[in-house]
Amino acid sequence: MKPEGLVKQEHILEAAIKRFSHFGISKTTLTEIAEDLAISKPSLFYYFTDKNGLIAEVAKKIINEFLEKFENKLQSSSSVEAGLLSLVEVKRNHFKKYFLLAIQADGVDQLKVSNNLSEVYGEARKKTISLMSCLFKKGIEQGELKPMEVERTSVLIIDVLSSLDGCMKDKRFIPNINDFDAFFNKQEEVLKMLLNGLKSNTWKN
Amino acid sequence: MKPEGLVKQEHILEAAIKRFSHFGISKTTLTEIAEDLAISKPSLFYYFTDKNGLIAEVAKKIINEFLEKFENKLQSSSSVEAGLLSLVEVKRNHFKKYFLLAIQADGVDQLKVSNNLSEVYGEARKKTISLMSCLFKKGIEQGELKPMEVERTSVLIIDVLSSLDGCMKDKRFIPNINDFDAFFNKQEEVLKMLLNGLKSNTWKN
DNA sequence: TTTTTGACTTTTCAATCAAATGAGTCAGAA
DNA sequence: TTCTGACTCATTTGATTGAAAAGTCAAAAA
Repeated sequence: MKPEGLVKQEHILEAAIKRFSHFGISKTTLTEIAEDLAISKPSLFYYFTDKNGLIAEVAKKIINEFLEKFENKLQSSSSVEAGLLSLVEVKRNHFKKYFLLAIQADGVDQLKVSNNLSEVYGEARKKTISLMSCLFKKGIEQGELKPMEVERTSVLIIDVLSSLDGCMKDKRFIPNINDFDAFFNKQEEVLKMLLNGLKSNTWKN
Repeated sequence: MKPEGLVKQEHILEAAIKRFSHFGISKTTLTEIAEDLAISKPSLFYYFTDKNGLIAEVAKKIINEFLEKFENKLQSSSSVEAGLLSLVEVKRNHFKKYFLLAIQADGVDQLKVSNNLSEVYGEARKKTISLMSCLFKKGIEQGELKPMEVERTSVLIIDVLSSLDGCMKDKRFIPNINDFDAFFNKQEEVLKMLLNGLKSNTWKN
């Protein structure tokens, strides 16, 4: 595939993301995506092996966007607390932006989409853990936090946060953008509370 | 209904619980429950208004059992940490014992079962919050914890724990008793970490 | 040679309906 | 008061099918 091909592929991804995040994955057809781009449906198959392949690429794209934003915010964070809260902020915006697409909020069978996809999620998780671990390590070095197992702690916190994400999917009704805030506010609260126990300002060995 | 009637009702509840927790609510028929007890199906309707009524009573029964056990454990707890961990322990046993019945793990439509049922859950939640608040209050009085908003903190912690419960329901496969432990171990870890921030041993105003 | 498409086949899904199963009623027996 | 046989009604299940979507391919267009 030539360079122009990659541009086209990118256009397709964007069109797909628009539809997916607006109407959900299962409710958008390849024909619709093709029509949006004023091309024929078979063309899509030239750039992607099948619908699941397209979905997988979409997932990769928005996950990378998420990680990038988080990493950026993190760099401009002056404290561990600010860094942690930026994770919630980025998640909040991400969920609002991608709405239904908020991957798997829709009834998509993870495994069918691609064995690959679980890997993508796995990588994203690892990356997030690694970023948080770094944040903690720096916090410890600078005396903001007590010494502790940064990796283990990061995993735990990330698991708690994503289990709180899970609550959103319970909601029967169609997710309302405004309702998201309640969930993420709660996540902020939890983070602050957890952080409390990690801080060293009151800590004597 | 005479006193013997209540005994019989209790028998029915027990039979129902056996079936429900083994096969799930939607997979057990009233006929089966009646057969287990060697009575006729219409007899069930003498003691309960309908299947949903039966389900609601079952729910009440096991929720009360849960609260009782928690309250007992709590009384013999010597520290806030022991008290909190006893909550997880009781939950762990409860889930193992009632397996599929682990309320709503089965595909039961909450509202249909009875508007009443949501109230029952609401009451249980309130009660749990109240018990935990008490525990915290005592902990503060005895200098084990820093002063804080006990109610607010309890709500937050209970929400975190139950969102972690929620993860179990994601699991596609039939819940394996042994797998439960991983989930509850994680809950213990989280509790310990949260508790860290609440403790006063290192706290100066 | 790369990219695109019209015309095609195959798969998947939702609507329909009949049969079966389970929920729930009731008159009357114990 | 407690219980049941014989019933009705409602819901679920499975088979059928028609339509829509996914996916293929040979050949045209760039």
